[in-house]
Amino acid sequence: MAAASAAAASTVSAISNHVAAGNLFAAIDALPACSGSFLLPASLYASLLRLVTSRRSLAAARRVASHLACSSSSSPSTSSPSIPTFLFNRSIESLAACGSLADARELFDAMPRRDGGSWNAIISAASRAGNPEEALSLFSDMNSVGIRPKDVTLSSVLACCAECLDLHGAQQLHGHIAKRDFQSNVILSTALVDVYGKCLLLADARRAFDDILQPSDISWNVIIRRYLLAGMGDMAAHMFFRMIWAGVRPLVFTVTHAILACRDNYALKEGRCIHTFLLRHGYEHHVHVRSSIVDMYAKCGDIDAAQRLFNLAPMKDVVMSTSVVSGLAACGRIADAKRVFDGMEQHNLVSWNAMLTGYVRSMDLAGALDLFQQMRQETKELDAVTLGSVLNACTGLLDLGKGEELHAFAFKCGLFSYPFLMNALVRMYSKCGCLRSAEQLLLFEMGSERDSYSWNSLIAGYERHSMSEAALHALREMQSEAKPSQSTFSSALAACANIFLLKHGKQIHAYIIRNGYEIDDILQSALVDMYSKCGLFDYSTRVFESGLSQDVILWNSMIFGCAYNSKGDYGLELFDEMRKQGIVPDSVTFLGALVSCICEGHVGLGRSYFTLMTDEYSIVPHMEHYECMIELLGKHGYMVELEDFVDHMPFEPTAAMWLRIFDCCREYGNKKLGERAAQRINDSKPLTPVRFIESAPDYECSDSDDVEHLPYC
DNA sequence: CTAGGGTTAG
Repeated sequence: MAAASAAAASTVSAISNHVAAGNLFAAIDALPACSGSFLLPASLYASLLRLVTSRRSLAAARRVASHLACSSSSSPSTSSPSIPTFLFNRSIESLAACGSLADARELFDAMPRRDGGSWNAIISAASRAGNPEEALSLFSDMNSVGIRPKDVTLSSVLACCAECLDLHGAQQLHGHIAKRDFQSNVILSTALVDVYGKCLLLADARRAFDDILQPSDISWNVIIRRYLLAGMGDMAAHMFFRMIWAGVRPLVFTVTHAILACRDNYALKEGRCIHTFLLRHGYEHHVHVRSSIVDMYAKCGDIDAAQRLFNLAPMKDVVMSTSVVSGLAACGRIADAKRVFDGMEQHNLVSWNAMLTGYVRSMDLAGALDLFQQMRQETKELDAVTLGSVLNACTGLLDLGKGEELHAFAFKCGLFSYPFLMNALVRMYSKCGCLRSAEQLLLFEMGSERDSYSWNSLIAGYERHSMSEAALHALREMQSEAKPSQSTFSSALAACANIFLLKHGKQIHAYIIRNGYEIDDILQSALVDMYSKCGLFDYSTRVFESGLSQDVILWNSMIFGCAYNSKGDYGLELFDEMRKQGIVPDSVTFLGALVSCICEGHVGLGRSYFTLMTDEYSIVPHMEHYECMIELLGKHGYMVELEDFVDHMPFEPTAAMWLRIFDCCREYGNKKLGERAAQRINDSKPLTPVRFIESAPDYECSDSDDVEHLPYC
C-alpha cells in the first residue's frame, strides 16, 4: 500500500512538472491507466485541461476526456472520491475549444451528474461552434429539467438568439432577466442591446442600452455598431460623441465605426471633429483608423484632405491607396487617380476594380477596356465586380461583340450567376438592341434573381428600339413580381408616346398618381412628351406648369410638344423664356427651336439660331440639325440659300436629305440642284419600308381611373 | 472562472 501511494505521488509530481514545463503530451502519456485505483488532484486536472485548451489539441483533449470518463465509471462511488463535476465541465469546454462540438456533446451526454455549469459549458460550446439552434434547444432542455439559468448562460443564449434573429426568444429572455435582478451585469445587458440591434429594433436596443447602469467600452461599441449597420449613421456618430462626453475611452473598433458612420452620411464636419479628437488622443498611428479617415475624406468630397493625409502617411498600404484612387476618380480626376494607382507598391483585386470603376464612372470607357487588358496580363484574379465594370463599359460603347465575349467569359469563370452581373448583361443587351438575348436572360436564366433593375433595363431597351408594345407587355409582367419605379414609368410613357397610345398613357399617369409616386423631372418630361405626341396639348402644358423646374430636358420636351401641335411660336417664346431664366440650352433645345421655326416659317430666325448654337454655345450641330436647316430653307423656297447651305455642309447629305432637296427643287424650281439631287438618289440604295404598328395590350386599370379628369400634382 | 464587442478599400 505504501509502495502504491509512493508510485502515485511520483506520477502526480511527474505530470505536474510536465504541465508546468508545457510538455503536453509527456503529461498525457504519464496519466495513470484507468484502474480506478487513484485519482490526480482536481487542480492538476484543471491545469492540464488549461494547457490542452491553449494548445488547441483535440487529440489531447480526447485523451483527458476519456481518462476522466473511464475513471469515473470504474471508481466505486462509496470507497474512493468521485470526479468532481466541474472537471467534466472543463473537459467539455476543452473539447469544444479544440474544435469538436460532437465530442463535447458525447461527454455531456455520458457524464454521471450535471450541474448548471455543465449546461452552460455545452450551450456556449454549441454557440461558439456556430450552432445556435442546438444551443437554444439545449437551453430549453435545461429549463425542462428544472435548472435555473445563471447570468453567464443567459448571455450565451442571448448571443444565440442574435445569431438566429430569434426576436421572440430574446424578448422572453429579456423578461426573465428583468425579473431576476441582473441589471447590474454589464456583459448580460450588453448582449441584450446587441440582440435588439441585430433584429433592427434600434429603439429597443437604445432603451436596453440606456438601462445599463455603467456602460462599458464594449457596450458603447455595440450600440454604435448597431446604429451603423442599421444605416443610422447619424445616431452612430451622435452616440460616439456621447461616449467621449461620458469619459469612456473608445476602442479602436469603435473609432473606425464612428468614422464609417460619418462617411456613410457624408458628414464631413463631424468627421473632421472626430479626426481632431483622434489626433489629440493618440489613435492616429493605428493603420485601420488612418485608412478609414482617408476614406472618409475621399468619400465626403474633401479629396485634398484625403490626399494630404495620404502623402504624409509613412506607410501607404493597399487599402489607403485604393481609397485615394477611388476618391480621385469619383471627382473626375481620373488622370491623378491613375498616377496614384501606378505608384502603388502592389495591386489587389479591390484596387484593380476601383481603378476600373473609376474609368467607367468618368465615362472614359476606352480607358476602362485598356486597363482591363492590362489587368489580365498582370493578374489571374478577377470577380463579378470586375466583369460588371467592363460590361458597363461595353454597354456605354454599344459594343455588342465585346459584351457577348464577356458574357461567354463570365460563364466560363463560373461568375455568371451573380445577380449583379446578370443585371449588367441584361442592360448591355437591352442598350445594344439585342432584346432577344436580354429577354432570354431575364425570363429563363435569372429566375427569382431578377429585380426591378432587370425589368427596367428590358423595358427601356424595348422602348429605345421601337418595340413599344413589347415594352408595355413587359411592364405588365413586371408588376406581378416587382414594384415599378419612376424610371419604369418614364420608359413606359415613352413607349406610349412612340405609338400614340393616349389611353395607355393616361392610365399610367393615373397609376402613378394613385400610388403616390413623386413626379420628378424625368417623369414630368415623359408625361409632357406623351401628351403632346398624342395631341393633348392642354394636358402637356398643365403637366409642364405643375412644377417649376430648371431642368433643360423638361423644357426641351415642352418646346417639342409645341412643335408637334403646331404651336411653334409658343415654343419659341419658351425658348426665350428659358434662356432668360438662365437655363443653358443644349443641342436638343436648338433642334426644337429649329423645328418651331420650320412650322412657323421663320426662316431668318432659324438661320440665326443655327449660328447662335455654334458661335455662342459651342454646340456641334448633329445630323438632325442639318436636316432641319434643309427642311427650313427648302420648305419655304429659299433655294439659293439651300444650295449654298448644302455646299458648305461638312459632310455629304444623306439619301433622305437628297430626296427632300429634290422635292423642294421640283416645287420651287432649282434645276441645277435638282439634277444633282436626282443623281445622288439614283446612286443610293432603296429606303426600307415603314413598320406596321400593331395594337398594344391593355394596361392594368381600375374603374376608378377617371382618365378624362386627371388630378395634377 | 466559464459570458458581451471585432479589422479600413472596389
